[in-house]
Amino acid sequence: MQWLLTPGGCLYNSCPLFVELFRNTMKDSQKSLVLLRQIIRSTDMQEKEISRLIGLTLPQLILMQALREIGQMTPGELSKEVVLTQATVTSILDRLEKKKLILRERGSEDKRKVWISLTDEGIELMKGAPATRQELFVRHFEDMQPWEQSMIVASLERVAYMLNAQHLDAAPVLDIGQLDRASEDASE
Amino acid sequence: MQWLLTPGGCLYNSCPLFVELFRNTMKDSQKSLVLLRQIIRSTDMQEKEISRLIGLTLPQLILMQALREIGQMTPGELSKEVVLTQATVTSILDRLEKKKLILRERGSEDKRKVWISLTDEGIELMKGAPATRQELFVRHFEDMQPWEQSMIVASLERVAYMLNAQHLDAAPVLDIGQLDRASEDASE
DNA sequence: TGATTTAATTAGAATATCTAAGCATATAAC
DNA sequence: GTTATATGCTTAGATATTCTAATTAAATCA
Repeated sequence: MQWLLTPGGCLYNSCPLFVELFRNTMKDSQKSLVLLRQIIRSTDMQEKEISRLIGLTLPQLILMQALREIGQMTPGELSKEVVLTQATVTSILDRLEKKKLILRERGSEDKRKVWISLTDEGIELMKGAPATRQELFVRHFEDMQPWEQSMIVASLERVAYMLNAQHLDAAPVLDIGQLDRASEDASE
Repeated sequence: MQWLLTPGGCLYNSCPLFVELFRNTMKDSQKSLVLLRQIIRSTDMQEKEISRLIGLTLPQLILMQALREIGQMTPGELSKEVVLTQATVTSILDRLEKKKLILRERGSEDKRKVWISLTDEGIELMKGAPATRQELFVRHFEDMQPWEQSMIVASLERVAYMLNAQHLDAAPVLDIGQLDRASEDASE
């Protein structure tokens, strides 16, 4: 499979010729992939802007977000959540600890474990820009008709499921040789 | 705004209690945000796996993908496309050039510009896993009913629009041209 | 008890990422 | 035509990210 065109969000929105192409010649599956890229790119840009605003790097912000949203966690759980190795998480936590944004506490029950939580300072910091972003999204969202809201949730559920399903399907094919063969067919 | 809960994809799918919570007590806007996070996380994991398989780092893979999908570009265009500074792109390109995956050519018309393109070796490498992933998605997608496919495209368009709109001030700007200009400024 | 497993950290190295400064070319002003 | 300004890319220097492998400490198991 090949992309017909994969412009950034701006190009897609501003170029009438591309809009035409998009509407008429692309399959819905391809449209979905293009749109997903736009969505991810847009989110990425926003997160970078937020991290700049509150003076954290992007990985640091992501860890802070996870801690705020899920609550107290061990570095191991955190590393699974953000899809980084434990060693990487440890080094990012070191910097967040130095900034007094997180707290490390040895587990009392299982002394191998370390519980990470946000300090008051950390909670305060995270009250900043990110919430505003989400609020804006929510406001836009809630301006829509209920049927459209339901439609979007159903669609996102579908997409999320399909993306997860790819992990399942691909799992038995992690042998590189097989992957290569498959991609021979895949090209064009 | 606060998240009620933001579990990883697996937790959401496997924990009946959470499914219950999700269905009944969350607003659709919150559901959408949770689902978007799942989608982004899933995509991120997949990209990391792909980069590992073909022996590139994630930033390197992302540059290669952009070049494959859009074609010849200057470092400046590339940096806008992947939302990194030009200096960062230069340093990643250095490494890709050392691996003989990309080519640098001084512009003949405007000699300040440098045109980046994939070498044959680079094209060959990129025929690997990523296409397979997309194909899997497409296959799942095309198993659905046409009405459901259309619904998903419409929903993703909506979401993409709302995420872009966040770059604007609260002003309700429905003219797409203006939307674009504003989002250019927003990235600074 | 001794061996194995699990959780976190440390060590060491490559890469990524940014800002600021530098260099070469293009464009504009006069 | 020459000077000033702008543009496109690279370099320099600093910090942060990220990995694998080795280490330490605690729990588990046989």
